[in-house]
Amino acid sequence: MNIYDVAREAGVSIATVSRVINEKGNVSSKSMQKVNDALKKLNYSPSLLARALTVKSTHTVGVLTIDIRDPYYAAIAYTIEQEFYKRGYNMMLCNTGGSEEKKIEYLNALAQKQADGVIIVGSSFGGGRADDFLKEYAQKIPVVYINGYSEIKDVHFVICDDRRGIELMCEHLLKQGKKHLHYIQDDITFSAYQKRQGFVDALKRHGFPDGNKSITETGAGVNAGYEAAKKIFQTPCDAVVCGEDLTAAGVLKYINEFSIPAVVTGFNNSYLCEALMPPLSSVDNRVGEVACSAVEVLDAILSGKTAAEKTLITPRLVLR
Amino acid sequence: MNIYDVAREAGVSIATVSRVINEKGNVSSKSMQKVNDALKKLNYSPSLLARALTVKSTHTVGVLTIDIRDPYYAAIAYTIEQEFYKRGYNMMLCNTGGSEEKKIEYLNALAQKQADGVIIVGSSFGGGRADDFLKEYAQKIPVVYINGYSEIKDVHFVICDDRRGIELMCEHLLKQGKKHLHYIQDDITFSAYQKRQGFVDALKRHGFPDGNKSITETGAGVNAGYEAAKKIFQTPCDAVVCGEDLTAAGVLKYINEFSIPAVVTGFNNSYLCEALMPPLSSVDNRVGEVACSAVEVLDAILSGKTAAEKTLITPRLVLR
DNA sequence: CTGAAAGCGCTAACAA
DNA sequence: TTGTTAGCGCTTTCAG
Repeated sequence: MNIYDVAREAGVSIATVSRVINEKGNVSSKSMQKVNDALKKLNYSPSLLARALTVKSTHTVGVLTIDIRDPYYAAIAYTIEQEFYKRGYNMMLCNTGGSEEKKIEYLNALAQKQADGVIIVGSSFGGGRADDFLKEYAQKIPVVYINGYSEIKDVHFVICDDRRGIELMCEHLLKQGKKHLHYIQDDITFSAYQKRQGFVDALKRHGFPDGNKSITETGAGVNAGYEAAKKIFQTPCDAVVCGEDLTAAGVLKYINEFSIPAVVTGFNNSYLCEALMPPLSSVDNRVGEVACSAVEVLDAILSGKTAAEKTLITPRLVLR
Repeated sequence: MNIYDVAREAGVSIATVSRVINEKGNVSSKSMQKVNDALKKLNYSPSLLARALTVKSTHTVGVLTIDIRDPYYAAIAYTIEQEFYKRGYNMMLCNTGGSEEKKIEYLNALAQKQADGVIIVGSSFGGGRADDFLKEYAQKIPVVYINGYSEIKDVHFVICDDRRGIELMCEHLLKQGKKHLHYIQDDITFSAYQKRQGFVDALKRHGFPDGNKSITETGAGVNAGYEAAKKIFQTPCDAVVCGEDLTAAGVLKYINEFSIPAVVTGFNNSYLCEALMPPLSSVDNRVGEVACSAVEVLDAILSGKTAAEKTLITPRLVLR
C-alpha cells in the first residue's frame, strides 16, 4: 500500500496526503479530516526509503566499534542509541574487530545506504589506511570520532583525557606513599598509548624518570593480567596501575592468591570494580558524558549548526 | 553522481551500466570494459537506497535487545552482526529497555525503513502488547525470537533450554552431597521463570517437593545478590544457585566476607566467572550457537527456504 | 547484446 | 487550499 491508495481512499491528491503526513500545513481541516480517516482505516505506514530518496536523509546514523562485547563500547553504543532515539534516528551498529579493511568496508556501506552521519569509537592511533580514507569520506558525510585521534580535517573529535586519568591515579598512589608503581598496557590503541604516557609523566614529575622501565605490555583480558602479575612481582612493586579493569582483575587474582602486599587499580570504572574483593579503585572515564557529547556534536552538524572540532572530557578517580 | 553520469562517461545506456554492476550478464566485453573504466574513473558508488526501492530489499536486519550493556545481549548482538556481515547484511540495533511500547515503536520504524528481517532477543513472557502486535507484524516481515516464547504464528523461535541448564546444575550439586540448595531469581522474563522452574523440578525429582520455598526473588546486579545472600544464610544453606553470574558474584562476595561454607553457581558463563575468587561454576547458555542459529533461520527465510519453527539448544555445565 | 521507458513510493515546485 | 508533474537513483521489462 502506498500514498496513492490513501489519496484515493480520502478522495484527495497525493500531495495533500503528503502534506498532512508531514504536517506541512496549507490543508483545509476538511481535507485533513478525510486524510486522517483514510490513514486510520488503511493503517498506512509510509516508506521511509522512498522518502529518504527525495529528502536525502535516512535518519539513520552508523556507529563503528571495535567489539561491542567490550563493556566500554557497549556503554558508548548504548548511550548513543538512546540519545539518537530521542532525536528520531536509528543506529546501524558495525563491529570492525579492529580491522582497518573492515572499517573502510563499513564506512562505504554506510555511505551507500546514506547514513546521515557516522560515529567511530576507539581507534588504532593515527596513520592507518582508514585515516587516509576518512579524509575524503568526512567531506561527504559527517564523522565524529570518540577517543581516537588524527589530524583529519572535517572530522570532529570527542575524547576523554585518558592520560590525565592515569596521571591522577598515579599521583593518588604516590601520595598514599607507594614507592614502586608498575603499569600494565594491554592494548595498542591511541588511548592505550595515552594512558601509558600518563603513567610515565606522573612518575617523572615525582622524581622517577624511568617510568618506561616499569611497564609491562600484555594482551587483553583477565588472564593476561594474571600472567603479567607473575612477571611484575618478581621485582619490588607495591602498586599496579592497569589500563583496564579486566587486567586489574587478573592482577588482583594473583595478589589474592599469593597474599601479596600490593594494591592494584583499574580503568573504566566498570561494574567489575564492585564485584571484586577487595573492590577496585578505578578511573572513571565517563562513557556517558563522552557518548552524549558525541551525539550532540553530530546532531548539531546534522541540524546545520556548527560544532566544536574537539571536545575534551576530564576523567575522575573513583577510590574504593 | 549517479548511474547516468557513469553511462554518459562510458558511452552506453544506464541499463548496461546496471547490468555490469549487478553482474547480470548479457554485456559485450567491450561495453563491460568501458563501463568498468568509467566506474573506476568516477569512483562511483551506487545508492543502495534507490536500489532497495525497486528490489524491495535493503539488506538490513533489525535486532531488538533489552540492554546492549548486558554482556549476554552484547554477545548475541555481536555474533548476529558478524554472521550477517558475512552474508552482506547490516544490522540496526535497537534497545528497548524492556518497554513494550518502545519495542513496538522500533518494530514500526524497522518496517518503515524496510528492514528485511528482525531478530528479537529476550522477552518478557508472552501476552504483552508487543506480542499481539507481532501477530500482524510477522506476516509482513520475518521475525525470529531468541529466548522468548509465545504462541505466535509465523514467528520463529530459537531458545536455549535454560530450565534444563539449572536442572543440570542442581543435579550436579546434589550429587556433590549438598543438602540445602537455594535459588535466586533476579528477573521476570520468560527465561527467568524457566530457570526457576528448573530448580523446582530438579529438587522435586530428588525428594525435595518444596523447592519453591527455597527461592529468593531480587533485582539485577551484584548488590542485589549480596543483599539476597544476607537473607538466605539466616537459615541453613550450603549451595546457592543463581540465574545470573552477576548475582552469583554478589553472593560470593558475601560468602567470602563472612567465610560461609557454601558454594555458589552462576549462569551465562561470562568472563566474570574466571575473574572471581574462587572461580565460578556456571551454566554455559551458549550464546554463540544461539545467535548463529537465529541468523541461519532468518537467512534461510530471506533466501526463500523454509526454516524450523523452533530450535532448541541445550546448555552445558562449566565446572570450576 | 543494447537501450528506451516504465516503474518503486515519496516530496516539492509550480500552477491553478 | 489544492492538484499536476517532475524528479530522487535505481532495476527491469520489452523491443529491437
